[in-house]
Amino acid sequence: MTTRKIQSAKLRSAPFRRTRADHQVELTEDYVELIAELIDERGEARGTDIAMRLGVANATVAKTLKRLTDHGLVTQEPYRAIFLTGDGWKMAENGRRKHQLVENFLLALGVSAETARIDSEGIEHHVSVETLKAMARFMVRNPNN
Amino acid sequence: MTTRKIQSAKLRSAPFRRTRADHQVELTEDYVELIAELIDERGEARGTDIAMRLGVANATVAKTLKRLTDHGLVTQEPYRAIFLTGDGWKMAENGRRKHQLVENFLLALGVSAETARIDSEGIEHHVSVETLKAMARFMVRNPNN
DNA sequence: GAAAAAGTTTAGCATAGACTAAACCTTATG
DNA sequence: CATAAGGTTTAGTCTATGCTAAACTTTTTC
Repeated sequence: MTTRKIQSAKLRSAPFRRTRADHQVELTEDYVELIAELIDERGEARGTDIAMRLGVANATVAKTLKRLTDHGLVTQEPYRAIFLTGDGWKMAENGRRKHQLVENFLLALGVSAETARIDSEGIEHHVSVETLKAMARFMVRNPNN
Repeated sequence: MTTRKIQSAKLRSAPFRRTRADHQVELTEDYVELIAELIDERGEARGTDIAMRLGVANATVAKTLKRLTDHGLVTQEPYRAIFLTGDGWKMAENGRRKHQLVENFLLALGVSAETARIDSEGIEHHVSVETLKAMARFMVRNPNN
């Protein structure tokens, strides 16, 4: 009885724990995606560009990049541009694929481009593979919109 | 030229700033929603129940509740149950409505109940009114599934 | 009704993410 | 090529969210 109650609570707490763990990962994904984008767009990623795009102070970016470097996603030399490691590229590509899919799905749903852009940024990190597949199916069935 | 670049960066940073602002609000919404649920289910909300459901330590809940009290969403007396203020109820109802809509939408999309439950918890906080409306329209068009 | 169990609070600590200010390199300009 | 401008890093601070351990209050049980 007590055991069942505890287990039930544990099961019900799963989505929340998932949400909290996501937060740890979210910013990291945003950073590597953005770095990948900057490298593609202009050949290199600099701290200032990241700070501007994220709407955040330079110092914040520097601190976060140090963490990403510790976690093996990024490499940097002092006062030089920032690069992604193999793992960093993997995460970035994965994120970009998900992001694109969610954004296109929202457009197919009939949402404005502006809203699709903003909402997909937030939703991207909370969508399971199963839901991504369902979104892809929907787009196959509704190629117009 | 410089101005245009800065403005463009500001525009592009909007989704990220939105995501960060959401984070501040997310946990708060989760708490008030859960408190509302507990009150409905069993007449009162206690710290331990919240801690179990969220998968978090008692002390963490106590600390967060103090913040929610400071922010005028919750009232509590030492060693007594927790109540929502008018603002707290408003936020909880709003959250529950959004949550329900997103979960039902995912089900209508063809996602499993388990995944719909988990993903809706994460997505709920990142969906704009426009997207919610689009989801509602979709469900009207696809009442089956 | 006293002792044990359960629940709640407080204290102290850690990490992540944000900031400003100041120091420090690099690049651009005159 | 010296200096000014701009980009980067470091130092120090703040808030939010977590934790454990210990103190304290309430409830339950015998």
